[in-house]
Amino acid sequence: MDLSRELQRYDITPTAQRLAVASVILQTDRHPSADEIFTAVNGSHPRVSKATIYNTLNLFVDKGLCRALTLREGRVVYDPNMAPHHHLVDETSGRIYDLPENSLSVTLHTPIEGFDVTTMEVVVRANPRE
Amino acid sequence: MDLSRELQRYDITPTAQRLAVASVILQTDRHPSADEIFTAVNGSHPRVSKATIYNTLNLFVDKGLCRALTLREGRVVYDPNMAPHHHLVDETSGRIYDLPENSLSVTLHTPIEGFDVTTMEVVVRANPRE
DNA sequence: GCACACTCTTAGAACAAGTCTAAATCGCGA
DNA sequence: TCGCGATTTAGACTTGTTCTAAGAGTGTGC
Repeated sequence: MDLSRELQRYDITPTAQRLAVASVILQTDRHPSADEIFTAVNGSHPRVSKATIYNTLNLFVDKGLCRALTLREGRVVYDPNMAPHHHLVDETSGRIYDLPENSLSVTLHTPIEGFDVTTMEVVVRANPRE
Repeated sequence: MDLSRELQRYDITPTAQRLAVASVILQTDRHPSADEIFTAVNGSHPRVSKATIYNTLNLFVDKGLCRALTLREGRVVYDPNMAPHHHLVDETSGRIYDLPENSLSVTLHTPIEGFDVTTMEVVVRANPRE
C-alpha cells in the first residue's frame, strides 16, 4: 500500500511521523492502543514523541482514516476498519476481534422517538472455551 | 425501598457511607459517574471521601448490585439495571438511556468458534432530531 | 463493660491516559 | 537563502482512578 498517497486521499499532509503511525495501524487487524502504537513506532530508540502519537491519532480519526473505540475501561483502541462491523471482546485476554457486519443482525422493534440513529454497534463479550 | 436489606441481600455489610451511595445509584435511571455520585452524596459539605466512593462502587459491582459501563472515553458510569438491556447514547449531550432488551433483537448468523458468549450488548448512538 | 481483632473509612500520594503549552524544527515558496 | 506556516517536541498539567498507611468503628468472647 502506498501510505503517502493514502494519507493524501484523506487530506492529511504526509510527514515521516505520520507515515510511521499509519504503517502501524493501517497494516494490522489487531486493535492497538496509543501506547502500543508508541512502542511499535519507536522500537528501542525514541523517534516520535508521545504528543505526536496522540496528535496524529486524533487527526486520523478526525479525517476519517480510522476510528477510536472505547470497549474496555481506561483504554482507547484504534481500528482501521471503517466499514460497518461489530466487535468481539475476549474477556480473558482483552483481545478484540472484528465481526463482519453480516455475521449478525440487529433489528429495532420500536423506533427511537426524536433521535436520528448514527450507528448500532454490537459488542459481543466472550470467554475462550476450554 | 429498604436499602439496608437490599445491601444485605447482596452480601454487603450496610454502613452509613454505603447506604448513601446506594441511595444515589439505586434510585435513578440516569447513569451517574463516580464523580457525580461523589457530588450527590456530599452535597455542599464533605461526608464521604472519594476513596470510599470508589471502594463502594467497586464493591457493588463485584457483588452484582450494579454494573459499570464504559460507553464514552475516559469515564465509567454506573447502571443499577442488572436486567439484560441495551443502551442509547445521545452523542450530543452524552446522556445515556436504557433500551429494554425486547426493544431490539440481535441474531448471530455464524457461531463464534471456540468462545462462550457472555453478553451481546448493543450500543445505539444517535443525535436528537432538531 | 472491655479488649482485641477485624472491617471500614480516610487523606493524600501515586499512577495512568491523554491534553496543553511554548519553544524548536521542518519544509516549501518566493 | 529567507521567511512563514505547519509540525513536532519535552515536559508540565489535568482528570479519573487506585494505593497506602493510619485512624475510626463494630462486634464477639470474656
